[in-house]
Amino acid sequence: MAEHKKHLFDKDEIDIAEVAKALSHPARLKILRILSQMNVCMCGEIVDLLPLAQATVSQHLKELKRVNLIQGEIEGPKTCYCIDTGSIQKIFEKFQNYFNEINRESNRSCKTKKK
Amino acid sequence: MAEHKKHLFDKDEIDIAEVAKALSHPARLKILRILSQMNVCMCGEIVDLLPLAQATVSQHLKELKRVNLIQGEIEGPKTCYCIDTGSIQKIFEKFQNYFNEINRESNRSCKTKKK
DNA sequence: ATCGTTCATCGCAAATATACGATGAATAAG
DNA sequence: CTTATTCATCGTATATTTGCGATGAACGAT
Repeated sequence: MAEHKKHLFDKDEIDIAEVAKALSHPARLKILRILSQMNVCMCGEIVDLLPLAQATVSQHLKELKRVNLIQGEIEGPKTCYCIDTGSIQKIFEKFQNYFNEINRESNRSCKTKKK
Repeated sequence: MAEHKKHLFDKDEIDIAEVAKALSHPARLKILRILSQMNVCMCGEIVDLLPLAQATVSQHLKELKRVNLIQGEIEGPKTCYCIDTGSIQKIFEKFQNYFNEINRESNRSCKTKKK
């Protein structure tokens, strides 16, 4: 009954939605900020800065990596994470295009110029 | 055990995450596109353009309205929806600032300039 | 007043997401 | 080889999201 129907939409919309989903949790937004300030960072350092358990942070990092917002590289027992600058640039451009598209200024209004 | 911890983060991050969540479903992205093309639109018209039931579309519209991406105005038995241009502008600026913040170009890399 | 149209909301089922303890893999250090 | 450290993954519990049928509220038309 609740079978999901996301696949019935345009690839463009599915792609943007995927990234938006990755950005839809404060912890992940904060992780990106942390990584942008530290250039490079171990998972443990991030855990220390968040009110979440290590397993949870690891999951969030995995999700960010999945949509290419960050890169991760195993270095022995540690894993080094960093922002994926190039990829973020491209992703932001997609968002920008989408916003421009839906926000063409025009005579739009709900009949009576509401509020 | 799985009690949510979103409230433990900064207001800024919570706000952006809320909007990102609203944009994290292809149906909602498509609804925004439809509204931007039609200027003004009844719920029924949107239902006809989506592979979803009326109740589901109504829910998506409610979510978009909640974060001020759209406005809705009841007109007798119908409801007239439209893009909230001003609000979207502000929302996009927040995204823009966030992206700029996390994407300051620098000597960032996972040690060995990966891939 | 009755009927048809339009849509929001309720109540439910299924799917996902969130969170974490426990475990184990990988390596560095001894 | 043993131990300690770092982290990914598994299993599980709970919360939230998604989707829809059913219902009812609000009107316009008759």
